[in-house]
Amino acid sequence: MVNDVCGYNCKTCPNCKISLFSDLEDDDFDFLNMEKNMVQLHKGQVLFLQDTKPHGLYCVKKGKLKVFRRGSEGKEHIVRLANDADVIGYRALISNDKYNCGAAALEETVLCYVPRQALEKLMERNISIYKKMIQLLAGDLKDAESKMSDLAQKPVRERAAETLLMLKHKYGVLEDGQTLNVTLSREEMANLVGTATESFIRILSEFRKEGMIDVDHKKIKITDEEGLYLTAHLYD
Amino acid sequence: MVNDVCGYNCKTCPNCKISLFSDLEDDDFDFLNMEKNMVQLHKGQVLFLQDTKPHGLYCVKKGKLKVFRRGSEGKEHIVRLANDADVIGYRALISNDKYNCGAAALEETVLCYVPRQALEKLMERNISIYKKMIQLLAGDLKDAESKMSDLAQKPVRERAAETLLMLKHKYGVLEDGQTLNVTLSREEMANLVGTATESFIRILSEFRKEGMIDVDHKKIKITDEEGLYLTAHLYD
DNA sequence: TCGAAGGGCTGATATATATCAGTGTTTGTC
DNA sequence: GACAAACACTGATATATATCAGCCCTTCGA
Repeated sequence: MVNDVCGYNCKTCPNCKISLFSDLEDDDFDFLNMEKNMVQLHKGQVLFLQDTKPHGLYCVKKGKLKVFRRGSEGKEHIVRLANDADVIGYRALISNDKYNCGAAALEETVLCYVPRQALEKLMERNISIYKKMIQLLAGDLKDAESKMSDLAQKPVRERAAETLLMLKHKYGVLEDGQTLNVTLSREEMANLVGTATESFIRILSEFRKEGMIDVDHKKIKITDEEGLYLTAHLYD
Repeated sequence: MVNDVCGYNCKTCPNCKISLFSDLEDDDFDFLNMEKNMVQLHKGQVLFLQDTKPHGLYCVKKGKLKVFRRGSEGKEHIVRLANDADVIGYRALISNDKYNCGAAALEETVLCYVPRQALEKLMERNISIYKKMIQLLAGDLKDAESKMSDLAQKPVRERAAETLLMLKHKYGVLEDGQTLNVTLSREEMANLVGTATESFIRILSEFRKEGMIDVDHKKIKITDEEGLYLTAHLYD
């Protein structure tokens, strides 16, 4: 845990404006600011582990994380990705449940940790937090149900195309307008698609040969977005 | 739509006590009672279709439903099942979104339809509805994420065993203590597991040969629950 | 600078699962 | 009760995907 010496202030934090705490009064922002803790994670570091108990929630200040579940054979499936301004670890907290997933940083990441008591106090006074939380949960649920039926029905090739498009949508692209603004290993991408690493690599090189992407080590350029959409069957 | 001639009253309805409207004042129950409509569905009838707009939510008074998504080839995947006292169709309503899934009755079913305006009015006055809704969403999200990673990682046989156990847990058993209290076609069960109908049938007869279940047409008896647990790898 | 370790990649092969085809059986309807 | 339609089931086969093995390349630390 890093103390609040970095100078980050909730009241001026742009992420707060669009996330759970968008409609707070100044007093409440001050309170939040007092109660929160900054957390810094290096690439690969774990934020929390599946099946442990939550004591607060995290707002992503800056960085990228993966939220994943581990199967009985230890293979991980990436359930969701997080970006600046996303809130994570709140599902288990409000259900008074253990974490159903673990979370780890994909790059250098800074988060705000909001302890349970502070959150509860804020919620007592701000019904807007309930409303926001409902919206977050509903969005996550929709995504999860869609992904679930894709896994049940679509072949790996379609899911792979969809995943590349999702990465572009979620994290955007570099200045060239094409290179995905996120670095994942092939294994992680496969875990996101829900397939074996080798299978994903093969499909990636199919896409390359078909001219839909360019690959330079971990940098992936989407050169034919339309083609990926068609491949993913996202129009029907 | 059936009018409220059936004599059902929200104030005395046991389902309301455990669902969204558990903590309402008498006045609000009267209001809900006035505003709600009863809906009756026969087996197979559709309650709402994927990609249409919601105008209210439904509480299951008595009956069973499936909530499903259709892939581009028209094959359906059953995302969730509903039972007495469950609330359905609320995710799209509160997100102001189209239905991400359709819903249809698995047997004779009676529901209460609560129009959007009525719900909004009740929510203005009862923060408890927000709290309940968060709990419902969080529960659905947890289930969806678990099912998602199962689909990505577990073989059909394990998922099939898990599905049988889920059915027992969700709908219970008949007086004999073994026969599942729900009637699904083999195709529907396969759509729940996320596999082809023939594959599911084969695995069902494996389970039968291995003495874990008895099958008499659509009646399925779980005779070795422990065995199914082991098969589903739910212990690790 | 070297060596080791990990990651990326490809080909060969195995395997799980889907698909196809055909038969018997149940269900529902007139 | 007879008929059609839907469903349940089984075997044969096709196919998608996973697994295994090996190699090359990069990276990183001693």
